[in-house]
Amino acid sequence: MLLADVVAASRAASATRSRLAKTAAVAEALRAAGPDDAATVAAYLSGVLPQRRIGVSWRGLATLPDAAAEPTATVAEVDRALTTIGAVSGSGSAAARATAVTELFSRLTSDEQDYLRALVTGQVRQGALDGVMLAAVAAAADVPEAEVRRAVMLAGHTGPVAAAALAGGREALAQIGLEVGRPLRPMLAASAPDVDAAWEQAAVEGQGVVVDGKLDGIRLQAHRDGDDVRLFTRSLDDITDRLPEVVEAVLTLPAQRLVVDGEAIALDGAGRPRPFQETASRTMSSTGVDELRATVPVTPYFFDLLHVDGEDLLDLPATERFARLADLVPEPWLVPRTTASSATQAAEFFHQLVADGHEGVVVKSPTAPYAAGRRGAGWVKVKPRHTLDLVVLAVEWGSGRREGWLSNIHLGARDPGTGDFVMLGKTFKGMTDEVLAWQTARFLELETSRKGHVVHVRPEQVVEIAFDGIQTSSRYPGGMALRFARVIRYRDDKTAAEADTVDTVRSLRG
DNA sequence: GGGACAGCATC
DNA sequence: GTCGGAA
DNA sequence: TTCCGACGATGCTGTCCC
Repeated sequence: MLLADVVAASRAASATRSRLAKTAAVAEALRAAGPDDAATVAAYLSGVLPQRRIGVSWRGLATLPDAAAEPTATVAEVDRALTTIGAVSGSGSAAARATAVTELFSRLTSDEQDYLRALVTGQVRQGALDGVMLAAVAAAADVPEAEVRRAVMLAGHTGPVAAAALAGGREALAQIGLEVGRPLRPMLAASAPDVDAAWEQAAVEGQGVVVDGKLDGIRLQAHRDGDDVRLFTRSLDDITDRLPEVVEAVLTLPAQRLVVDGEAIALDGAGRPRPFQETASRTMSSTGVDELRATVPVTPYFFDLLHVDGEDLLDLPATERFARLADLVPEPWLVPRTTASSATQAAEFFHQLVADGHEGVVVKSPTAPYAAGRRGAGWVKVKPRHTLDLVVLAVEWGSGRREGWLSNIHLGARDPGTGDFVMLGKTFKGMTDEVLAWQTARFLELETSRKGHVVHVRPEQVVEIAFDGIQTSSRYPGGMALRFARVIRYRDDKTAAEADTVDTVRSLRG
């Protein structure tokens, strides 16, 4: 198949807002691709590179060579070229990569160049990603979407499932099972503003809910096959070599083959959670692991059991999986957990866990099976919310659907000593289209200067901001930054002189 | 040897 | 990661 | 309900470059 055919399908998907029409356009391309190209085409049309990382992004594609006149490049050729580019390493690799990029892009037409650049930089915007692709695979192979979804969960990636479905239909999909050693997509949680709302979503008549502590670490899926242990992140990266103490822990469990799901987190000497940044630093570094594990050890906390000694547990009700987990994993490696027969009980557990320094809770339906890739009502997370009244210091012009609107706002806290404002971060979240329109007009009124896409404004507009916590920052002058900041509302009843101060923010850091 | 930068990952 | 819009 | 696309802060690695 030609890359131009993929570009055309992407165009067709972009051209309509109807999800069904997008699905049809993608499905047609899948059918046309044939078994050899299906996996690559499925990846491309869901905005993903099969190679995942190739060491080239926006900067490396800023200037492209002259385009070809006619489309000749095949999907397979492009895929091979990208694999080659991704494999280059060592001294001189930047130049070698640039040469290979130029060579590849010079064979593409202008439309193909634009598309491949967007694909490589993760900027494909066709209103169709993995969700539409699932439906498209089902349509193209004439198989039930639920079976595609399940196969993708178990295989971890859509491309190979698309290829299997097109080549062998339902029988081929049924061959895709849970394999110990191969990561599967982790189940995700929906979110709710408070425990009552979470209870409403997850509670089962007569059984209440299971409430888990939400630990502020990184997601961890552990596979054991005899003496071989593999550890995977939420995005299915293999991080086995980074966490030897977790490998050792898994090897002590009384089963030869198992798959467990949990969270890895660094604790301090008193057993309280360290700031997320410290867990992140430890779990993401792959050099000097031996010294690191001595100073910042990581503890696994498991909350689900997916497979044990030949038996898949995914479809069992949560309470049964959890009981089997508790039989297998010693208490120190189990996530804090309780059952609650009322929202009030669940709220008590929430407050206790937050007091212990944890991020919140995940409220779980006792009957829900393990279902990846969807944020259904089976699991619902709840975190405490903090708010501050801050002052807008500057605004950035938006892009995409926010083109022409002032979007991303720079947030500052008052410094009572100097009368200045100290920037604590930015946010573009929480604005309706109506608010976007209002703030565009408002900040153009307050404009003092412009630099690039940043509009600086007189620091007069107060905005109420919600956030999850304070992080230490080397980027911002106060040494602090807000985590997950979002707009609640603009406050016209407060002047900048009444905004919250850096001292208030500092006291929240704890 | 060490800082700057780009890319990619975590949340 | 959060959030709003849209199917 | 579900999916998509607006974009956030931070830390590590590999490479370049002085």
